[in-house]
Amino acid sequence: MEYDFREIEARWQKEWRERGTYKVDIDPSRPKFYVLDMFPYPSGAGLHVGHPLGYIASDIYSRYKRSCGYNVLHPMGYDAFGLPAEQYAIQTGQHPAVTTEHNIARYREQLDKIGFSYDWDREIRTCDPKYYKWTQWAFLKMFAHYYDRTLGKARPIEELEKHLSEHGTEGLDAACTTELHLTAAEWNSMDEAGREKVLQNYRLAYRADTMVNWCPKLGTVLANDEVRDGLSVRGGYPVEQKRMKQWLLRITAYAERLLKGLDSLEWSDSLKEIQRNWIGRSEGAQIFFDVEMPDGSVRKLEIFTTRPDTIFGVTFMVVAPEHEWLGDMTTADRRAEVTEYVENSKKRSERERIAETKRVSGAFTGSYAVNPFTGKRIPIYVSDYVLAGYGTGAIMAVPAHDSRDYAFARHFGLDIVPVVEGGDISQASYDAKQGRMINSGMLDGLDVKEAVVKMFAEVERRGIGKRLVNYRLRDAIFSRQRYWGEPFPIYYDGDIARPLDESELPLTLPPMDNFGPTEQGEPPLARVKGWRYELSTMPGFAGSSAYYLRYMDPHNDNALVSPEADRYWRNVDLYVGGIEHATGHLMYSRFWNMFLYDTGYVCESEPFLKLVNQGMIQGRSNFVYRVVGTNKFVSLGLKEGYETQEIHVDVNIVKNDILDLDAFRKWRPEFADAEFILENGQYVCGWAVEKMSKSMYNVVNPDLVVEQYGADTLRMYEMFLGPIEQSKPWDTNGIDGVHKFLKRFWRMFRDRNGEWALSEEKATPKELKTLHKTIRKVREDIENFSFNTSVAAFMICLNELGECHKREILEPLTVLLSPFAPHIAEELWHAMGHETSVCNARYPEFDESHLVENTFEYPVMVNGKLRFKQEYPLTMTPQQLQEDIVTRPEAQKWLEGAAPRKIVVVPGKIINIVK
RNA sequence: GCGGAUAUGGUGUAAUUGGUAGCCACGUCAGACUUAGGAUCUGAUGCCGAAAGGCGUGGGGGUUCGAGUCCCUUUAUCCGCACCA
Repeated sequence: MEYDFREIEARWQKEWRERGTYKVDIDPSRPKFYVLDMFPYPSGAGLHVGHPLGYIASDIYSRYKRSCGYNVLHPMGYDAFGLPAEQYAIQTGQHPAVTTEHNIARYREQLDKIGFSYDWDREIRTCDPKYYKWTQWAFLKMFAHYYDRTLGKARPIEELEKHLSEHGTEGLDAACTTELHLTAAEWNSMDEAGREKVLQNYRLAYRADTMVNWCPKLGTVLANDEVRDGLSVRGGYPVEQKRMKQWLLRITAYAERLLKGLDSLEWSDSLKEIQRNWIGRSEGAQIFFDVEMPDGSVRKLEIFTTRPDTIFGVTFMVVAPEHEWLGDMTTADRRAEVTEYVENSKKRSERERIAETKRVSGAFTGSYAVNPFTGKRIPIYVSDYVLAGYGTGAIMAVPAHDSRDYAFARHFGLDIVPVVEGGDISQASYDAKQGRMINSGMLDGLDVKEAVVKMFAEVERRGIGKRLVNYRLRDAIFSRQRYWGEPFPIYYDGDIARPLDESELPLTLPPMDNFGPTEQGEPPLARVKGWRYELSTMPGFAGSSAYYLRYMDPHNDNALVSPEADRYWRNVDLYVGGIEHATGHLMYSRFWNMFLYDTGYVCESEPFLKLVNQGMIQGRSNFVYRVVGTNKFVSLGLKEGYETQEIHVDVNIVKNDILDLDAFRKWRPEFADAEFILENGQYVCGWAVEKMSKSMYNVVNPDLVVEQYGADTLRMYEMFLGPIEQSKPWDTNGIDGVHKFLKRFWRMFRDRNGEWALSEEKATPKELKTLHKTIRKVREDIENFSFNTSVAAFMICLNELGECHKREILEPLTVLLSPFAPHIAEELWHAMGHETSVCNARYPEFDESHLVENTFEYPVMVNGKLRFKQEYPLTMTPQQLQEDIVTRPEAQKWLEGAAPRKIVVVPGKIINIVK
């Protein structure tokens, strides 16, 4: 009987579903293991060939862990809210709920064909009210908490109110938008609106008027991670800066913990580095400079610097165009120029601003500050090279030691005073943090490191500032002016935002059929009659921030996750997904989880212990070459003789770069009467690695591969392709090799006539050695996530076994293979007489005793070059080996009579004779 | 500019972590069995060379008895951040 993968796979997929083979429950008698995939956004294009790569890897690992005795939680669901469905709805009028439902059905069908071991009873969808009830719930909890920096954790907002009523802001160290100074009396005399305004300054989910990334084309604001190079990540539309009232999450409160927590995680160094950079911690000082205001008063202008040592070199100051005091600091004679400058910089898009970073621009405000150390009056400028969002939006400029300040000073003819030896300030600034201090009074003669320390102390002693840590991380903008997302459980009482009560959740998304913004530019929810709640909805990352917790207890209506389920499943042991979520989802999820940890709803502070980033799958395009002006196509190797035009050809009608000529003629009408110039009777196509997209005709649908080769072949081939973390083009050129392997494995259970032919004969030591070598290698490789080499190990195993039909070998081998090729393994497992699923079989252990060697064939090198081999017992000591090897005639030959200078022996590895 | 990664045959890749570079496949070539094969099996296949042998892991240098692996330097490609004070 032939290996009929279509029949086998369909039958077992049905059986698994009917028997509930992959259903899991809490089982305190077994250790848990949680394997999670990043759930997909169900797009209209269907599952592409890159998705399964990570899913297959995690499925192999899940099945392996399960076979090792773990109770494995391995769920799947859909990240179903989001922009594309809504954009599609605006274009076609189809309701996002309908298209999403349809796309999910398609995804499920595709996933099922690959034979994953998901427990589908735990499926979740972020757009399901039963699910997003808990997204809204978490938002309300964040709204009702603030962050106590002294305790380093979130606390109920009532405790803040109590503190304010008793002590004002005295002794309060809480994460906030701006530092407030209030007395208890002031707080107590405030009305509700006033108090709420104060509380919004502290709440972890808060509403504020801030500069946001506004994308006019999408009609919504975007978070920083959703913008790249001044364009929206989704769609690639221009993004501008705009001041708007928005909901935000105070993720910055957790900056330090998000940074520190990375150390305990088993993530790749590059991913940790991306998160570290995104958080962007820098140590420095906050220093106040006295400013002589045009109205005669003196104000203290706060700046942040990482180079307090260079303060003697400060010759001017710069504030951002958005700086609060800019208007007050501008003198009458300068007002026109400053106003024009601010207007111009506002008009420039983010993109232009990035493109013009080298161009120096700015304007003098007319005001002066005083350098607290030199006592000199220094001018204050405005320039957009200073960012409103970082630090205080104002800097002390040290042109001699900062290249941007240097360019600015050169442009405006300002003083440049060197304070660190080592550079030539007539040419460029000297930015390096090393050298001896000069022109710096009490710091003279110190080196930079010592000067920094001394200056911190001096600044604090004089009471003009203090040490401060600054972060690049910004609070996450949490509202989107869109329809297809979670509604905020918030209504307004005048300007006061009021939360719904928990018992009123979920606040369901009202049905509607027009998803564009209103004529007044309000979000689509403004069209809904009687909608008295917040008009914007939550962003995509809201629903994905705690989904891994919901899988633990997906049907619970009383809690996000019950304490029992939380304490059993704890957190994700292995998370597999793309690196593109480094600064988005993976950041928000950690924050969200830390908050739930602080508030006691979950028992682990980090959600994802080990994380593996599968590489992206690129497209591998194929080309044909049309002779210009004809309908003749010339094969790749012969095209040099012709003037040709390169045309993309559908990769699905090309195999191993050989074009299927008939399929090509049928592909498009204009090629129906195409002629070919062949080489060796074949048409060879050119190829290139490009982005996988419809327009390049290089999209490969996993369904087609399954149809042609079977799911087991697809699974093994995707693993065989190369290391899982590596990005690579999708290329089916080698898939035959893997398919052949499975056919060979199948035939080992059959005789020449295709009849069942398993033998009970004892295995030879050689066969046992091959088996146990393979077991050891495969186990090791799975643990290391090195699946490409484990597939190779299986192939080597069959090569070594040759013709072998022994149960003693094939039975453990079947179990060993089952995580990779579950269908064929299940079929053979049952054929061997087992009743229960192969995934419940104990994973084979290797037995060292079969692997022991008595002798070793030493490669003998002379001066590092292999000259001959010599077999010795492994029990021989290096001393004995050294003495014996020189007596060998081969050694004598290479030594040419001379005595060796030295002999290096590495037992079990090598003998090297130095002449 | 800063940070991270990668570079090995015609192709995808492997290398016990400093010990015979190229495992396992694809492709190619030769052969066997076949009415036939896009089936199956066997063998060869880094480069130069008739052979002996030599040369080979992006380039250059170093450490070592011995380097794909460690150090220095340089080039190319990819990714992240970027006027972050």
